[in-house]
Amino acid sequence: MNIFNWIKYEIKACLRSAAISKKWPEKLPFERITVEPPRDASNGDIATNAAMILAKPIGIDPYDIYLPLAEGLKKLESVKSVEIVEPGFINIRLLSGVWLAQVSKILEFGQNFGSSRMGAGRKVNVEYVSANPTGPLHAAHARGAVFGDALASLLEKAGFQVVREYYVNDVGSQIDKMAHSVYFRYLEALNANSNIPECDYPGEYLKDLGKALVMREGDNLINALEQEWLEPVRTFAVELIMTNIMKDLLTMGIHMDRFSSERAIVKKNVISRALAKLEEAGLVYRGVLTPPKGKCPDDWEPRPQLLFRSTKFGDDVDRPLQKPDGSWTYFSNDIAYHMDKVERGYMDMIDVFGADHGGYVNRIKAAVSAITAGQGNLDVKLCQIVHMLDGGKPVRMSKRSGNFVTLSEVLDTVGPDVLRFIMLTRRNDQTLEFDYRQVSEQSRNNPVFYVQYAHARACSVIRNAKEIFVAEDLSDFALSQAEINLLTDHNELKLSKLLASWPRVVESAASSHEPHRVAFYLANVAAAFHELWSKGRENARLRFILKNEREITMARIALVRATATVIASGLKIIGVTPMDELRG
RNA sequence: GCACCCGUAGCUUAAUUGGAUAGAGUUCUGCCCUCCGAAGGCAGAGGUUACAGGUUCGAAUCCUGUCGGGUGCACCA
Repeated sequence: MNIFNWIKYEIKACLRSAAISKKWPEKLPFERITVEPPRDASNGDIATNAAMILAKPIGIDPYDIYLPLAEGLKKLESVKSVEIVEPGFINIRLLSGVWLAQVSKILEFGQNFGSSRMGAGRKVNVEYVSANPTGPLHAAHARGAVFGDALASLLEKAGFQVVREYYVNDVGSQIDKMAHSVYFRYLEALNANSNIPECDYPGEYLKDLGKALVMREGDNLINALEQEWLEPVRTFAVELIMTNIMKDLLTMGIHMDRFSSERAIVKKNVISRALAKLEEAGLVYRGVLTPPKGKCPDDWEPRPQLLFRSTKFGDDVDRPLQKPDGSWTYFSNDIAYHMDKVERGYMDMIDVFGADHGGYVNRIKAAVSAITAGQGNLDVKLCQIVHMLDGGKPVRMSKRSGNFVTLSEVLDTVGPDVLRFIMLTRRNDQTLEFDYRQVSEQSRNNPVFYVQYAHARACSVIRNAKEIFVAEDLSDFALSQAEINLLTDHNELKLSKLLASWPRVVESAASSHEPHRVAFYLANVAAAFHELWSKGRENARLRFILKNEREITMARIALVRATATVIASGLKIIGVTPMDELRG
């Protein structure tokens, strides 16, 4: 249960009855009321802005809102105190037993604690990775992949029905270029005279693809005409590259529910339906674009094209739907793809893009808005670039030579757990520094280690307790029955409150589409736990295990176990395996 | 030239979506192991939130402008 939601409900109930008895105006902005833990714990457990929000529309002093509210809240058994401070915050304290009871709940519900019904089973489509099948994933793809995957898990935890989707851009000139290169390498592998020019498409892996093609086709394609070999080579290469991409994703623990092929979308001719919708709304016309000022391409020529009126939705210019040869643009196919998502029942969509696609956001949002008559929601999350460092020095990445750092190389050096966690230690719209050396450090400034260490320590305590209390049942269920109210230390309460706020973290991170909050929350939990641990070093009375005091030990073990449970639950969203011990 | 994103301690950054005295790590200094994992903890210090206005009970957050950095700019994907 989310305690904050519950108190919010009670606050609104009090205010509604006060509104009637005191004849307050009818339409008050109750939706703007927040109920949250104050930043500074000395301000109590829970704070609300209700008095400040409502004072003006009612035309009274915040204090006159506080009075009936406090009167109502104080009737609740769990509420210890309610007070108002300048400039009108109402601070609420709950009996410590309320928070401690959450510790027992954690043990009762296990990893399900924190799961929310906020999403109410609403379908959400999360599209991420979507790297072109023209080569292996490289390090820069990792961020979007991890972000999207964690976001999907987070939304699931918050009660949404999520599908993880990869859009395969298996059509277009890039793909054909790649296929040409593969064919060139194929001829090279056979020592055949090449009458086609070497393509400038970079990458060593193309040689492997060429050889693999030899394995499969022998010299069957050696004298084929382009229109004969292009299709099979393209299909072969895309399949193989996608297999490798999926292998990397699997290593990272990413399992996509669906791979949507652009080629299939084109084939199904979804675009004609999408276009019909746009035309119906009067959003398609034939016109001539003006060249951008200050950066006019050399080969610019004014030509009439089929355009989408995206400016009507706040875009800078209207966007072309057709290429000069009459075929559809990438944008058109993407409109069709989003239409396809909508037709599959996803009115809520999230696209995870790299920052270099920022200029694309407005037009695709415009398109979604247009084809759903404003009913569909598309949130585009841009992931900023990752600077790869090695001991503070930038790792050079040359795209031109094709010598970029591949994702599988990174995974080999640091492993999937470290990679996943670090990718979420920054907001998605901030650039991120990824230092090979620092992320494998085992110290406080490595958040992955720090959180894992807390989990391992907690597990260690339980192991020790089992040895000392051999006859005792230390199962989660047994611990959930422990006399938890014996916990009275300040740090124990602080940790309990933090653990109790896990459901709130899940809900707020999910609704803002910000999975990094989970990583930061876990770092907080770890810090509170390490702090509590150290108290036992300074004062033996505060240690978790007191050999001759069964009752208090059970209560403390319960808290320790709850801590491990919440950490594990959070790590699961991030996609990191919790470690029971770190010793090698 | 235009658009989008960003600008927070020396460095890397967070801030409960508009809340209270802007929090962490790193670095430096000094403490805490007879003891459940010192791979930890505690304390000190560091800020005109790029700048200037505005909106209001209240702004790092929203609006306008300026400066600085990044990304993109018919037809590619």
